[in-house]
Amino acid sequence: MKKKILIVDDEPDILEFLSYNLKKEGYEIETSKNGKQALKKVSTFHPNLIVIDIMMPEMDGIETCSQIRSNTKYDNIYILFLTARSEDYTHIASLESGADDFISKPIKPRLLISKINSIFRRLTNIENKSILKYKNIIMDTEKYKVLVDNKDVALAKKEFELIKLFLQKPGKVFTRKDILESIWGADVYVGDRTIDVHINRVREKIGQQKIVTIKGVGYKLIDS
Amino acid sequence: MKKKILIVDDEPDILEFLSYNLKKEGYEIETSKNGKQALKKVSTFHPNLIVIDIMMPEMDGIETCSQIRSNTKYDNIYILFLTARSEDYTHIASLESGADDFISKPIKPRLLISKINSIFRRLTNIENKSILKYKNIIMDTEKYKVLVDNKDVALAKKEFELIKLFLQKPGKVFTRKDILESIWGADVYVGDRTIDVHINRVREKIGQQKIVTIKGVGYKLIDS
DNA sequence: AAATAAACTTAAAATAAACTTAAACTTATT
DNA sequence: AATAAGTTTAAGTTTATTTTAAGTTTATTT
Repeated sequence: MKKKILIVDDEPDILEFLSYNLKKEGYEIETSKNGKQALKKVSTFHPNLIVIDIMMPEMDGIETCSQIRSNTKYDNIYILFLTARSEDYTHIASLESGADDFISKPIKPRLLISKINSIFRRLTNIENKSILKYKNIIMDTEKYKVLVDNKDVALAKKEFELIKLFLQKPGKVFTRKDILESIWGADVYVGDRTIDVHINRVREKIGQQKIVTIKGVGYKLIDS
Repeated sequence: MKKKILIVDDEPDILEFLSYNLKKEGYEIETSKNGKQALKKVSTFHPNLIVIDIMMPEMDGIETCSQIRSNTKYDNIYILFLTARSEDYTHIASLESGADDFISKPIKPRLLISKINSIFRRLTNIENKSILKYKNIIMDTEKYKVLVDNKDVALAKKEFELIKLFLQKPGKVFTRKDILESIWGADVYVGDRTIDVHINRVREKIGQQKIVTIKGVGYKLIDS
């Protein structure tokens, strides 16, 4: 899913400039031209990250940030400040108001994008990057858990890894050699029937018709 | 537990300056005077955050950072760069090498401390809560106390840490290697059965059915 | 349609991993 | 220095998983 960013600034030029650059990078963008408007947008748009200019008429960035932070339901929104110059006191004030980071003007697009990408990389690492889905199967690789029709399925290690391999590329044909190399390792050699037996057991557990045999080639998940 | 920071810089003056200021703030500090030494320290000291000077002889900060980032087990170490001037290309290069943030020289201690506090505030929200709860277990990590069904349970240190590890991510599978590295440290070697024995004792104390074995993989808390 | 090759099935054998218990060793405490 | 508490090791046992073997079925080729 696209990550959502809300940009808050009173200068239309900057809004447009940032909007353009971040949209190009694949983010979903909304903008607000003042703090009050931003507070409303937060509740409807549910951004993952907010970029706020610290210097705005009426309600400034720090005030806006504090207001957002006062509601614990917005705890996991990352707040990034834009500061006019790299002056100590604004930085510290912004961090203490609950901001997570700041970036100095003049804004250099490549730098901003790098920073935002890095933030999301970190955030998504913490959450579940570990979930694979395919039809009625949900696999959580970190928890070593597989649900079929929302019911827990007990799997041995090799079975688990076999399903995982297929789920990583539904529809791709995996030759016996592919399977061997990825699950057993290139040097290990086990008999030819071993894979059959494992495939057999996996089929029993996740449903017979999902893994199809391509005779003389290998196996794949049907991708219809 | 004290947060651990590793500082990497070739200039002794800066090492001492940062060390002094951050120790005063309550952090546990270790230092390395070059990238190679830093890599070793990382595996033994297990820092939560690394401050690296981007400009160093031999292996520079960016190279060091890339090396650390190449091992996914260090994903949750926060890396902060020190850059000589606020020049674009070094900033971008540092972020792309896997750094999480940077700070420009000359270093202003108040700003640095503010930034580091802010980073830890965010990180600790996710990984180091002082009260951990899971089913009928309540753990207070600061008071070193565990209640099961509201009754005090006496735990030895290793037992406590084992439970703590599991409670930090209920449902996540911890391999023996994970457990060893997080409780004993990467360099310590204890027999394979040692972990079993501890798991056994923990199970007796918190209830047999909570920690499940995933044969060939590790252990986890059931998350149903 | 027969021959052949590949894959399927089932149960049993082999292996590897984890459990259990007690004893030996360490480290702290009195 | 003696005792206690905590930790690690060792050895034997149990259990789950993985592999093999052998007969059967199915698909492909000639």
